[in-house]
Formats: sequence, structure tokens, C-alpha cells
Amino acid sequence: MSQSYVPNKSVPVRVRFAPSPTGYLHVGGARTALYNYLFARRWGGKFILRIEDTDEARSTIESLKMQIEDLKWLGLDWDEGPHPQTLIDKGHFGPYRQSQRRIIYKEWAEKIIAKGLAYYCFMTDEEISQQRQQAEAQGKPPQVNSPYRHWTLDQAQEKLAQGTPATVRFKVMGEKRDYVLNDLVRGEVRFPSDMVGDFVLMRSSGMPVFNFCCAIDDHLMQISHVLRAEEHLSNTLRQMMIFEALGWKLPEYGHLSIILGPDKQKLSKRHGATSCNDYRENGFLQEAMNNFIALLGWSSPQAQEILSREELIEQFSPDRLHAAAAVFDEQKLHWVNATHLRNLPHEELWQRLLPFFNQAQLEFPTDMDWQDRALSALKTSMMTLKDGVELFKPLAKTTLPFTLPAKDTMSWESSPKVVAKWRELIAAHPQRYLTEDDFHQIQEIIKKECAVKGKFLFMPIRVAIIGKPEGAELKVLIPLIDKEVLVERADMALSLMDSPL
RNA sequence: GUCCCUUUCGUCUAGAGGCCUAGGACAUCUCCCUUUCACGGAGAAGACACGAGUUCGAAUCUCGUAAGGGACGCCA
Repeated sequence: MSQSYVPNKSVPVRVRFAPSPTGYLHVGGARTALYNYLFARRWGGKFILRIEDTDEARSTIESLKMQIEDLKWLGLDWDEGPHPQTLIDKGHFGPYRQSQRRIIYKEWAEKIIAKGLAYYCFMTDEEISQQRQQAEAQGKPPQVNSPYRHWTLDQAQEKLAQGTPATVRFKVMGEKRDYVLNDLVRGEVRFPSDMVGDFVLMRSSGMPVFNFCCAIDDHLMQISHVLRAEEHLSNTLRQMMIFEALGWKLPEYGHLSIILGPDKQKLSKRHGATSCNDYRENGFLQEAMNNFIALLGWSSPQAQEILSREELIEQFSPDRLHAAAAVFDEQKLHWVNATHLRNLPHEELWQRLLPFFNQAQLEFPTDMDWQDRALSALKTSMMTLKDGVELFKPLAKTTLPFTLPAKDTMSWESSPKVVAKWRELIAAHPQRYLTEDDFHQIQEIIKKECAVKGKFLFMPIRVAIIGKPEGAELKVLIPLIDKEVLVERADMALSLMDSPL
């Protein structure tokens, strides 16, 4: 690994993210997409979205749409691939959905067969599993040994003509040797060629298999760099063999570590939220998500923790990719999110909060000045946009539940007196909203007339306003709340104090 | 079973033979700010998986062991 990585200038940078549409986009996939995106943008290359939908049973158009929505949310726009709205291909190397490239794979499979480097195999599922069991019983690697390996093409074609279903198997060369991969994140990796048996290229259904289309497409789409998940590392051997059989130049590969849950097992659904969509719905910002997942296996050369998209592009380089698996730490995500949240201009922050307010049926004044003051008062306690709902609720015209510590405050001997006076004074106030000065004056009067100070003064007032004894400063909170609402809540507090608590 | 990958504070990581008494960030704890909470500021605690070797010197190189992960599919 070199100190500062620079891609080979003679090859245009073209990278791809190639998800299979079998569910939502999970955070691991998002990170792979992000790294590829950053790589392309950093080096002025193309970022391609290719859809690996050759598993007919599991691929759905709904999943494809969901994943595209998630990529759009993350802002990882692609130069080639299905159009984000219409799904119609854009770019000169299409189609970009593998299910629509079947003819291409068939042609190349036939070329490899013609070279004598692949063959038709008529083995049934039973024969294969039987062989595998036998091999395992003998302690040998569970590789298939097809009896059709040595058939002539004529023989095979005759059987094919009878309508017998056949797969196409790659013929792994006899003499054992090492295939050497120079991995961008792992350095030199050696695979012994006998690591794999004759593997399937084309299913009997005519659909190609992942390793085959991946190799074909990476070449045909002129992919220069492949950044993908670690689970593909061993697959790379097969792809290297296919490239070799066709006499093609290999792209560069970088195998990314996997993302683990808190129990150090591969992150999966049982860990709770793992899809990008979950995080979006839970009020995380796209900026924070990108920032946080970028840091899961990559570090900024300046040890910077909070980075904008531009900074990520500027600083990204594969030589700072970490080879070890990383645990997804939600706490740090929260911190990253809170930090980005506070850095957002208020106008923008408000726009992002709006969908959450609407969902909770909360309505607020539309003037920017009010919104600006409200955000200044409350955003420091906001980790996620969703937190904004509970935080802003006291500013809306709704009833609020009293919390347990609030009841404690209200049980103080002087509290009913204080709240009653507070109610009386605000009810008599001429304006719809109190100013900070108004509040101070009112507070002074209560202080004198009720002969209380300190927490015995402001805590009951606070509870009579927001239903709980902690929160933002009263002097900024009160000018944000309609007087009618303040009176209503004071009444509510009083009635609760009348009844035994 | 065979092959491949990985292993630094609880977590994310810096580190590419002497700069390491191992640095930063999140989380934790303490203090300051504050008539509450949060924000902010200062500080504390906390790690080189283990064992051999190479070397004057090893977190860094080599080999073993252990643990975790991956591949060995007509899944991707």
C-alpha cells in the first residue's frame, strides 16, 4: 500500500455499485455505495449503478425502487444505470439490469465453451448433493466432479437437443497454481487454484450465475476499480479465472470489511434497525449517515470526525481503508447526527423537521422569526429530527402529560400558590405572546407576593408550562407559546393539584 | 474438514522498526458554565489477543496458537 493512492492515469476511473434488489438497502450496502461514489467523485470518474437481479426468485421491482429511493436520499447520484425516476437506463454500457443482459452472457458462455474452457453439465441436483455428501464423508472439499467434463461438444449438443436441461460449468485447469490478487485494502492475497471445483456459469434456466455476470459486466462496462464487501473475496478467484479464460485485463479490487452488530456478529435484522430507510424514518440526516458510515472502516487523514460530503470526496482514498470488521455504534451515530443537525441553517432544519411535525399533527407559526427563536432554544437537546416532535410539542396547542418528577414539584406546599398567581397574571396580559421582559416582570411579582424564590419559584411555573421540571430556559420558552395555551396549561396544573396526586 | 481474511481503550480509529510513557473521537466519570435540562469548556479513567522468533530496538517484520468472520451453491 502506498502512502497516497493515485489510480492509474491511463485507465479512466469507472466504478460501480451492484446491489441485488432483494430487500431494502442496508447500511453495509450503503457504505459500499458511498465508498464507490466517493472514489468516482474524488478521481473525476463515473459512478455506475448496476442491478444484479439474476436471482429470479428473490429479486423484485419493489426492492429495486426502495433501494433507489435510499440511494437518492443519501445523495449518491449515479452517472449510469437506471434513471432514478423512470428506471429507464442512462449511459452507453447498458442494459444495466442483469436480467436484461441474458443474451450477452449466453454469447460469452458459448465463446468460453468453444475455447474448451467450459462445458455443458447434465448433473441433477440429487447427483450433486450425493457427491457432496460423499466428499464430505471422506473429508475432502465438497467440490463437484462432473462426469460431463470430458464430453465432446457434439456429444453434449446431442443431449441438449433432446431437451435435457444443462448448466454451463467452468473448467478449472488441472495443474495447481496460485492466483495472486493485489487487493487495494488487503494487499497481496494468494488463492490456490484448487480452492474451487468446476463452478457453474449458467443455470439450466439460462440465467447466468453471479460470478459469471459480475466478471462479464465488469469488463464490458469497463469497470476500473471494484470496491465491494469482503464476502466476495473468495469469489474473486472465480472471477479471475473467467477474466483469464477470456484474455481480459483484470480491474483493481478492494475488499471492504463487513459491518458487525454490538454482539460482533454480522449486522442483521435481529440487531434492530439496519436499513437506511429505518434511519431516515427515525430522524437521521443523510449527511450524518454518510459521515458515520464513511468512518466505519475509513479514517480522514486529518483525524477529522465531522465531514461534509465535499470533505469526504476531497479526503477519500482507498489506502486509508481499514481491513478489520467494524461494529456499528449507534451512540456515535447519534452524536454525528446531533452535530450535523446543529450545523444546519435554521431554515433548512425547519424544512427537515416539517414532515415529522406533520406526522405528529403538530402545527406551528409559519413566521421565520418564531421558527428561528424556537430552534435556537431547542436544537441543542435534539439528537434526531424525531426528537424534535417531543421537544416542540410544548410549543404547540396541545395538552401535555405530567411526568412523575413534575408531580413531585407540584407537591411542594408553595406550588399551588405560585401557579395560581402565574395563571392570574398571564390571563390578564394584554398581548398574545409575552416578551422576555414581560416574563421577568411577572416572575418578580410572584416572587414578592408568594414569598418564594429559587427552584420553588421557577420549577412550578415550568411544570405548569411544559409538564416537566427540565428543559430550555423559561425566558426563551415562554415568548414562543401562545398566551391562551399558557392559561390552559396553568388551569390544568391547578386542577391536578386539587386532586390528590 | 480445506482454503482465504481479520485481531490497538467498551466502540470507531491513528500508527507502516526508534517520534509510543501508544494519539484522537464516541460513550463513561469528575469539575466549570448554568436558579433546571441540554449545549459548551477543562480534566480523569481506559487498549497493542497470546506465545515464540528476527533486531541494539517491535503495536509495527516472520512463524505458530487462539478467537471472530468469509468461501467451498443451478444465492449474491
